[in-house]
Amino acid sequence: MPSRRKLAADAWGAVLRVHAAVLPSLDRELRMKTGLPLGWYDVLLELSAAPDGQLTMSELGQRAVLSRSRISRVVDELADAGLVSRTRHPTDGRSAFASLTAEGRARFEAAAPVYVEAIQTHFAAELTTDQLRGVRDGLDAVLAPRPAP
Amino acid sequence: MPSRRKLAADAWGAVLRVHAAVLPSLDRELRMKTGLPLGWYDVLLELSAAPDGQLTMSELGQRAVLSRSRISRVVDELADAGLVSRTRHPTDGRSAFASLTAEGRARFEAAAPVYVEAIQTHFAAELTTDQLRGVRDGLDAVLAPRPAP
DNA sequence: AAAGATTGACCCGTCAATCTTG
DNA sequence: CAAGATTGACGGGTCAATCTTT
Repeated sequence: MPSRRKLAADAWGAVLRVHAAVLPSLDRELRMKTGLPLGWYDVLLELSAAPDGQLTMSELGQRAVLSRSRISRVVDELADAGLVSRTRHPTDGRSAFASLTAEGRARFEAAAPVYVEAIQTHFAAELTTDQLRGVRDGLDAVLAPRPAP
Repeated sequence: MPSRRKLAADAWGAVLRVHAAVLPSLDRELRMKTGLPLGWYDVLLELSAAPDGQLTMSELGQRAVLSRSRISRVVDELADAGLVSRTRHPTDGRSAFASLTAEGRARFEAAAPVYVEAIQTHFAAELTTDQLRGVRDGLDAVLAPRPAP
């Protein structure tokens, strides 16, 4: 029996089940306690990690989990809420920046510890540190670029 | 610096990224090669693992990754396609069975190796067996019931 | 023509409300 | 009224087409 195949299928199944179970509760808790949906948080996180708190849409699309088209819409929502502002690229008129406003940064910084705490509660509570490392390192390897052939 | 917190956040982030990256390619490949969308496959898998190839909707809802309401719709689609049939529960008129037809079982059995192969290609290719175990065991622990308080 | 970004149409999935039977 | 299941309305997400600028 090809046990490696079964192991791979079980591991993938675990990803599906954990994602399906954890994501909704995480999102609900984050909305309740901070008013930020998960998609907003994702964008704010990448912006606040960027120098000057601004990125082009393409850069956001590469860094965040969302697709580029979803990013456009989330940035619209964030702009309506006053948490980011859209600015033009100085030299390339096609490109558009999203940049964090002061309020956006404040909201993010207030939300960050709540988010981290929610991850602990809903995802990591029952795991040993070694188990967490195993999950992180294994999943990182899935997306690591293949060694050149 | 609370490195355990960062570790947990990184591990959860890895779950999000892997899910977002792998699910679409897996679904596309499965559709192309077998004509079955992932949701169909999920239901067929649980049915074919059940004795007599039949389960009530509630049982399906507990076992599969999808929600109960989604299950209703997927079973409708599967019934239209002739892969399952809806039958009544002999003693409880509220309950409804979904049961695998011969064609449904054949389609599933043809699809299963393709699915397993796709998991290998899109998810497990770069992972050592130990890494796969780390992912599976760690994620299983997330959903394990808490020890009674 | 190509790159950056946005928009429209559409699918997947859930929640809340509803229907039916016990 | 409670349990099983289905349906309607809606949000979140992506793809393909489009618009603008280079």
